[in-house]
Amino acid sequence: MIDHEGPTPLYVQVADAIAARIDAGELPPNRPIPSENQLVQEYGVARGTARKAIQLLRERGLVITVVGRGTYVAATNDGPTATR
Amino acid sequence: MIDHEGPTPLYVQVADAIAARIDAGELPPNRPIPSENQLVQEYGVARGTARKAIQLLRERGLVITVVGRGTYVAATNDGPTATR
DNA sequence: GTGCATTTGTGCGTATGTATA
DNA sequence: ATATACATACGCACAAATGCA
Repeated sequence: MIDHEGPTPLYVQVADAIAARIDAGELPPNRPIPSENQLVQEYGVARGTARKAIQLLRERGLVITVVGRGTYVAATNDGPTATR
Repeated sequence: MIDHEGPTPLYVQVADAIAARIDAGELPPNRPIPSENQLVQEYGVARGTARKAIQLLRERGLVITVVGRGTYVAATNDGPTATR
């Protein structure tokens, strides 16, 4: 899943992996993506790497982060106003 | 009690210290261990360090965490005198 | 019911040290 | 030298679940 030896930076790989899960519908709009700690567990990377990956997704407009709650899949027409 | 300068990570030292207290019967099964904030006070570490120590104990199966309530000593056998 | 206090969950930012490419 | 990556550690703020008055 994640190639620790390849030329592509880990945080890019993690970001792409999450993007793929979003694209596949596994992570639907307005739903939270795994927390930083969960990403650390799932992908076997350091927290800094997970954070960089999320930051990348944020810059791509794929996710929205809410402090104290988590990071959510961006809705095409709506904000992060779900998850109850 | 906790060596802030030694080679052993603080969260490991804290986890071991709590495990010892469990083993000594000071923290009996089904009873709560000190809260994260209390551990911060008692051991003079950051909350993140206390959380990591608890996470370690959770992975060892020594404790169980309940959101909004606290972390409890696991009830599964393994008391100080639980020969069964 | 409503509000408060407690406790855990999550994220932000930063820092040091080590190691590799 | 710079970028990447891991591990550890600190402090802070906000959010959510729980329990109690």
